[in-house]
Amino acid sequence: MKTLTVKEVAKLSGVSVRTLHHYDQIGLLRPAFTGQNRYRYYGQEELLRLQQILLHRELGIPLGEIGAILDAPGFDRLQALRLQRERLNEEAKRYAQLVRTIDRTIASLEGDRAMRNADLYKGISPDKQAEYEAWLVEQYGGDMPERIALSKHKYESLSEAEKLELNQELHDMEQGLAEGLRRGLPMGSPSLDPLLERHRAWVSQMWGRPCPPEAYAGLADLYLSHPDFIARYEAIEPGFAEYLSGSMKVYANRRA
Amino acid sequence: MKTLTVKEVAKLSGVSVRTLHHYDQIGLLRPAFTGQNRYRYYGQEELLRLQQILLHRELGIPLGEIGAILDAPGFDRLQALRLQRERLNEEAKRYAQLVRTIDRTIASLEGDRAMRNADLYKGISPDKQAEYEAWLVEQYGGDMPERIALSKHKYESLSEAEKLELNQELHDMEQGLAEGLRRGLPMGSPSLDPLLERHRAWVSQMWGRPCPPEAYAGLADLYLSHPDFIARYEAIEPGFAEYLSGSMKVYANRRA
DNA sequence: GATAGTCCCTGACGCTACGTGAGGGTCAAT
DNA sequence: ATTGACCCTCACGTAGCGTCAGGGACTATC
Repeated sequence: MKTLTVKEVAKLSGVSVRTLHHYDQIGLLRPAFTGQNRYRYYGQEELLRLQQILLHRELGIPLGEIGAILDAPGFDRLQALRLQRERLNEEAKRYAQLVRTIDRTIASLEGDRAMRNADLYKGISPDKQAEYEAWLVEQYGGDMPERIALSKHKYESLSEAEKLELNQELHDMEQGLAEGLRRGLPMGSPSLDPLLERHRAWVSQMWGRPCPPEAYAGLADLYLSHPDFIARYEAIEPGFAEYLSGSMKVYANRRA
Repeated sequence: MKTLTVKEVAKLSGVSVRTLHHYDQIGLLRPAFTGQNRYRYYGQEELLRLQQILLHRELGIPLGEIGAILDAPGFDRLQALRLQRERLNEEAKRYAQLVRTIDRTIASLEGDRAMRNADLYKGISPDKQAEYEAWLVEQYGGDMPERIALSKHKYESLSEAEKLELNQELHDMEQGLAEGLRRGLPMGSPSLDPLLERHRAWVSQMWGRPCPPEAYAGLADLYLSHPDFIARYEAIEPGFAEYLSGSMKVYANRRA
């Protein structure tokens, strides 16, 4: 069996020599044996263990834990792999989401001066529009409120399927809540929860990461903080802006 | 405009208070203003900058660089976003690959005692088979050589499409190289490069990360180090094992 | 066998991005 | 005025190495 020196192992595996030293020091990966010259010599087994280590490291598992896992007497590979798989999948999804998000943002920035005819937000007066959009793009470029407060540009940059889905979500929630308002339900009435739950899930989706209750409450604030949101919501039904924001907050509080 | 305290910002953004302190200290994110009580107060702008920071942080960009990027006078959002998008996409792909890899490994472990009739590796004698498989699963469980030396179990766990693709790749390369051997081409003759190039790309694919020349050379060694690989290759054409391994090494050397 | 070049070793300090108290003001409400 | 939940500033600790510094070891060549 061929024995490998640190540099050879390093090149093969892609880690640094220092890393091998480090792993030796903390007892995570010991060389197969050490020469009387104190050189470290690695064999196949060590290479394989190193691969396992690197695989785990990919998942952000601390080195100590990796050692524990690999050295556990009843180390259940299957179990471990399933866990890894799950974690990896989540990461991959998150990344994919972020990519889609960025795509939309890019499209919105590119089309900044292009399309001018969508009308998702009719409630906004034409002259305030410019200011509003500049504000959105400048300030929120690429993030949370930007995605929630989809301007018409951003909206136009979506695929048809996405537009449909988006409109349905928004429409469902808004109409449902407006109905609640008309029927005199108190703000945040539990019977409105399903709607808000779906809304929050949707925000999480758009956002690319979970939207905790606190953030959801913050979002409610944001809705009330900008006059154009208010305009939009008041157009649906008088008093709706406050009703919506209030409902979101009550809901968020119940979940906090 | 509402001002937010550290804790509020922390909850909204999901970072810790300490992180905010830290970002303040290194000048990455300063509060909108500080009260005479020394409290930090943040506004909308700061929230947005924080979001940008976190977005960049996701990509593993060091904080210092993030600051530089965000503060660059001609900070081209579009350019930056495109870069981010690319990086994210690569990461996502890598993760997806790793997931697929793990899936195969899981399938192979699960079906350990199940299917027994595939014949990708006919060259292996039946009694050595058990030992060989135990060796593969035990040692290589979930990593590089495991994926290259696909056992029949692993092979069976693939989708039909994947099987086809895999067989074609392997077959193409092996037949092409065998042809080279028959025609008396020297080991590593440049005319074989396209085949080896594809093979290396394929290994990278299966491996979930690039396979540098050094690793490819190591792989060549591995092929020669296990008698069963030799058996498999010798069955194709006498002397083919060494020819293959040698060609891989020469190729790798040229690329190093 | 002397010299050069390349590898190896062992400290040991530095770095990033915070976590985690310690010790002590502040604010809002009771 | 006291409680409880906030806020502050040091300041040291941690992980996972990077990066010299100082000094042997191995290989090859003259």
